[in-house]
Amino acid sequence: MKKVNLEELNNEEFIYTTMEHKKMDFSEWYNEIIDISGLTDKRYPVKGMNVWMPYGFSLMKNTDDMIREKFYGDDYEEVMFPSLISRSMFEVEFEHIKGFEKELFWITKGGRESLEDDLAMRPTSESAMYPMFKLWIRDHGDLPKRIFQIVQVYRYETKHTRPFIRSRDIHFIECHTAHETYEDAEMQMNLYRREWNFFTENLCLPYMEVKRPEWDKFPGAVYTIAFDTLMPSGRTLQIGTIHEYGNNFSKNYDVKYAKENGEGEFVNQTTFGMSERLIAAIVGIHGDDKGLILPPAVAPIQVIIVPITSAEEIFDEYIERVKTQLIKMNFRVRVDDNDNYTPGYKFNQWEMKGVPLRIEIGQREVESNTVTVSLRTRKGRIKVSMDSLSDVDKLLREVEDDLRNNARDLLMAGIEGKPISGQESGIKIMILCESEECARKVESSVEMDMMGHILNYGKEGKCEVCGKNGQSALFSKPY
RNA sequence: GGGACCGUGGGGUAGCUUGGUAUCCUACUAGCUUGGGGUGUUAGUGACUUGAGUUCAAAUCUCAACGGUCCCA
Repeated sequence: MKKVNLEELNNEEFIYTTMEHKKMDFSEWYNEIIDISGLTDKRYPVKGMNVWMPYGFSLMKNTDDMIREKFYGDDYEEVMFPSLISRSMFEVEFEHIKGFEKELFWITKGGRESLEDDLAMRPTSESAMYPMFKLWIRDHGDLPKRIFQIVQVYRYETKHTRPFIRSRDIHFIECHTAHETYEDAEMQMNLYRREWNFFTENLCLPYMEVKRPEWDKFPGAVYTIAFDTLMPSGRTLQIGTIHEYGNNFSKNYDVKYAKENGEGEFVNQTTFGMSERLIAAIVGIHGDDKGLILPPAVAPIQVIIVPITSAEEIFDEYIERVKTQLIKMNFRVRVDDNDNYTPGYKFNQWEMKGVPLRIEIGQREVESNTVTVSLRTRKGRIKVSMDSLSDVDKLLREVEDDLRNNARDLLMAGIEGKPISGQESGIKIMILCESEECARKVESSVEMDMMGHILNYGKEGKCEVCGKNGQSALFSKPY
């Protein structure tokens, strides 16, 4: 920890009282809130690996389930591959392998014996899956092949690890597809984009679709589209990627199908990857100085009921009625009936944990046949009559709207070059052509990385460096 | 890849310069009290990251490992 001496205390930089903590020091706020809200325990003694605590696990699981349900609806099949990959599977001479070789964890021993064929922990699953694709795919009747899995992947990060943002044991959601033609694969890419939009609507996260430049695409891909969002620190966070592989991988892993005329042809492939970084974005973008604010779609607890009781006054029956009704409406509800704490303490506690809606029930409510509701994103309270408890649904949608609007304001401020968190905007957008030379020139002058051309907020125009035709490009400091 | 700083009960810290007695807050346990925005009170449990070195004596000095935080490429 940084030691603060008296001289520094006089410096206004160190006076937190008048400034919001989150804006003042995002990193510190982020680390602290993850800890005290019970998402993870980062005291686990292996670098870059944290324990998912029940509350955090529930949040991730709800997110997984939301994604899983969508994928099932869109006719993907869920699978689970082994987490180890043999050295021989990696001995394919291919840029994809080179792209990952520096971040592999290797298992070299079994018990006390050295292994003859070392095993790698998967950093992603192309090299695990595609040798199997070769066995599974025989003719055009086997296509399209569309699978996904939700697993942990492992990357030997040497740099600074941070919970959810850069860890070595990553909760990963990956789709892999194989198609007859490149056009079919392109249609799959468009489907991914619609699915991504659905996921982020539920999580209330805005994003930019950014086509990564040639030199920064996924190793082995024809092209990569990343979904970048903006954190309040001014840095961008890549929270999803889709890749068009064409037949780059199938050529290397020899995945062929027989066409109707019997001729052998390499399949065209795509992938879609997301990870626990979704949680990082939820925490970082939606949270405030009181703590987390969780999107209702995935919040472990959507409605917390706080009884206002005393020794003489107990309203168990009334509370039970409210709870039962809400559960019947499929809400995730919990009653905080711990009597070691005062209501005020509980209000703060559940706000810190980001529960979107709170219901208070005490003498007044029982007498007037109502409940008192407050929204995590608003000040004040409202009365809702017992007959209209179904309004809870509308109120949760209000919270979603608030989250979307606030998050969108943050991103738009960045896009328009307005200050973020009181500091200069962390991103820069300008019109640029496709050339690496022009991008590098801008990179060194603005001291940011060229993330790629923006597809969803993009404008056409003349390259601001060389004057050729170009379109909006994103420069930022990425996590 | 390069650099800086840090490691003390579960969490946050004082003590380190000048080697000897480990401070406070919070959390936790038990009780009473209180209960519509972090109740009050009494008692209690609990710590010097690890290893090596210097020394009569190390939280304090030296070295290393591990872990954490930040900055720059």
